[in-house]
Amino acid sequence: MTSNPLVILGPTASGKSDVAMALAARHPDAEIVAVDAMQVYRGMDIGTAKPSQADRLAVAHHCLDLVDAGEEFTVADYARAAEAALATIEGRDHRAVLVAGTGLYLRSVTDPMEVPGRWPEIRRSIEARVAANGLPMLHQELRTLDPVAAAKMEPTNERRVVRALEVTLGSGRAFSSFGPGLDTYAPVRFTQFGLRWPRPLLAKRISDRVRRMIELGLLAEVASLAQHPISRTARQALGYKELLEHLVGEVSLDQAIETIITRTRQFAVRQERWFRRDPRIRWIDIDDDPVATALPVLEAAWQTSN
RNA sequence: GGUCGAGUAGCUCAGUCGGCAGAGCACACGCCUGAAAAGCGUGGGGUCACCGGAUCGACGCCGGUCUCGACCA
Repeated sequence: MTSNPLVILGPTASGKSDVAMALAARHPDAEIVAVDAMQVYRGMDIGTAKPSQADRLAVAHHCLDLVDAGEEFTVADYARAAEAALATIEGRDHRAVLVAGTGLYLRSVTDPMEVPGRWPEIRRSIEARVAANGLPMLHQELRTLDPVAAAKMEPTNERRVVRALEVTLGSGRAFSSFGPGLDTYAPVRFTQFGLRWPRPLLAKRISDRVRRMIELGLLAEVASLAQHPISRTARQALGYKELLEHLVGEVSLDQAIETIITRTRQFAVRQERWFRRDPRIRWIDIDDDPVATALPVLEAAWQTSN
């Protein structure tokens, strides 16, 4: 029989990677799966706080460095990669420990998601119509074709309106007919733990970590990345986006660093808000040492939820 | 010491002729199905530096005080 995967999730800088490494150090059959939208890009190491080579030698890691920074990468790509990783791990009778910071990506693994396909020509024509007629008209059209989807999104959210129309027109099926939606939480075989910090303490850890990333050479990493094309998904990564702006002279380095810290803090809050809706997550409150606090809880789970 | 300018939300600043105090950012809260470290929405916030005066009514006008800045001495 295979053991249920464990999930360690939390906002950026919460210490989830350290906790996972500490857990894996005690269990030779543990393998780590990164659930992170930006660690999939090769060459983006410092700014994504990617696990070190030493850690990756000590414990098998999955779903890191999947594509070049010039390539597009999406949830659907991630879901496929993670499924393969889980199959590999369980095939050798090992146990997966997922380290998750990207809520949507985690859902694509824990909850089987039917992600609709892509219809690039249809999307292009929809975008052209948005440019010509404005978004309200398109939202109106979605309301007649798929009232359920239209009701769930703000008419001003261009990205979602366009995508829903793309899928509805392209597939011939209502966008809302794909899957139960993200607001349903069925029981799953994954045992999920969330690391939760008081916000001021996490904010301090974030600013410390951003400054440390700069000291470790994040600017040089970004500069070298900038030698080649960077996909629109990769270039929006925190730290990279702002330093790219600095490199073309738009802002000073100090301003860029301050912006990175603020935006990373906001990102951490968004992560918290995403995860805290999920009733299946057990929360571990931390205000000092993540490993010391969380490891006993995870260790107990490791023993009992086999 | 003198002259001029500034003082309004946590920050940067609008505020017309005296008539219910505004924006951006920050912050809080919600949403999220092939961009998710992205995107969208909602909300709470004020001794208008202080004291006094004229006025039905003052952030605004008058007098004074304080603080900051520039210039002059």
